[in-house]
Amino acid sequence: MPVPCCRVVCVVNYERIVIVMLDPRLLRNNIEETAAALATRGYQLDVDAYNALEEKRKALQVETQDLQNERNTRSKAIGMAKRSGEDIAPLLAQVEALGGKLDEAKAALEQVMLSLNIFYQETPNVPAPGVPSGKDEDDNVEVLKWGTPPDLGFKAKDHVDIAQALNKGLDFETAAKLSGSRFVVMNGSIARMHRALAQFMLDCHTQEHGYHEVYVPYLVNSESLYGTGQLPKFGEDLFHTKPATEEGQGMSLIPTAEVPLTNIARDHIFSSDELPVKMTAHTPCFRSEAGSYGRDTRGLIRQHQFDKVEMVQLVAPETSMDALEELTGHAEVILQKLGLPYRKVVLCTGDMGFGACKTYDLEVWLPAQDTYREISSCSNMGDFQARRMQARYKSKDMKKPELIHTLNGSGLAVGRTLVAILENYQQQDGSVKVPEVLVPYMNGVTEITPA
RNA sequence: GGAGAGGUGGGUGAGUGGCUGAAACCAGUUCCCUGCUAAGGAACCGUACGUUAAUUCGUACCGAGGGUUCGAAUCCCUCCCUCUCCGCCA
Repeated sequence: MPVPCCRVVCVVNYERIVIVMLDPRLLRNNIEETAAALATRGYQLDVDAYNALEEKRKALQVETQDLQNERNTRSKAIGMAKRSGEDIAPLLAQVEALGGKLDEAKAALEQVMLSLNIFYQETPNVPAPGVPSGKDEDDNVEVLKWGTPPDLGFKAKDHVDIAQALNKGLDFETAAKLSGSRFVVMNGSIARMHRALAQFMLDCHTQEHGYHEVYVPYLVNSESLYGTGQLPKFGEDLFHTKPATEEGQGMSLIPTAEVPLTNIARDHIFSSDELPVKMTAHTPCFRSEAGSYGRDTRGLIRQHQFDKVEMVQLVAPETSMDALEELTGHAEVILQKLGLPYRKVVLCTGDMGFGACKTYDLEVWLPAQDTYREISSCSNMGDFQARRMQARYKSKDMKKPELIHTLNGSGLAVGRTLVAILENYQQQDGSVKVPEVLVPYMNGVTEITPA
């Protein structure tokens, strides 16, 4: 695995050499408990190996710092002697061997730090208490169901067929010509509804839920991807641009607006009265879908490029679990306003994302698939991302800055919302009703019909 | 793309080899004084890691990396970024 140029810099900066993900103190002081917690999500932490490395690290760091201290002291003495006109030759002779010893110690320390780094790089976040233990999505726990799947009274068509009949509203063939599989060209009223959905969601979050609207870059640098946890482990899920230079790291297309939005907090210390920060943005998302060959090949469900309205919150640690409930609720409101039946599940330990400590998925009812499909995922990342980003806050009565907590959630995935509307609002004659809240965004159109 | 300038603490901005983790000013915090306000005075005021009874001590950090040196914010090399002017362009 390539070492990230942005973080691993040189031996002298011990603290920057480690890409910290978990609180190092969790591993140093509570490693048994941490290992047990991680085991519930299927991650085996090699406790003995870690402890051995950590011990080495400590010894070497102390040794290195002692040597540096000696060098500094002696160099200072030389300066003073020189100033007062004394002969400094004997003093120089004394420090002769010091440099070599220091270099050795530094090199050894660097090696240990790099090994230690692997532990941090590959260790996922610790699940929050109360998150159900489980292996995969089958062990997720349903929290609630909202709405009732519509009784269409005829055999449901899927969104591909519906849109095809609506003046080629979704044109996958042309998209394949332009780009390849997993892309779409939208036409006419369908394209319009797609745009309307994003506008509606943004308006709702900004006007009713108190989010600050943000426009962000769609290409980001590798630091940002490390910050939110896509790198170093999940680089193959992303589209990368070519490096500008052989050594340089090219920019990457964002897989979600979570990356630019959350990284706004990177290397920043908020004052406590600035929190919580609530941001929303509508962006395209680009995903390589490596490893999902053959899955959801039909239709709009799994695309290399899709639009999403994202919500991100930056909050004080003690409020993050409440914030997760709130944020998930904001996503639910969109589904409710659109009249789309959904269910809410809490992900089990084994199904959660790498950086999350608790996640709710919202799954919308899709008549053609006769099942619920994910349309939003809302996660509390705890301090996991904040630690990597060095995103902190400080109040007047706090001695030191502390890490903030970060949360993100889709509110919602626009393409999948379009799918859900097409399928849930389809009528026997092939037309599709426009959900009431969307009508103003569709220039008053209440129904999409074949021309 | 061409030509220049520059990157120092929350901000402005000194600092060209040693006693500079860094002047000064502004902002901020605490206190004093003046019956409010305004003005004035004093102190404090970076982050990380290690260490400690301790805000005790140590180390590192002046865009990033490397080099020279006993010693680098300061000298050398490479890279990144920002700004200005010209050209081009949505």
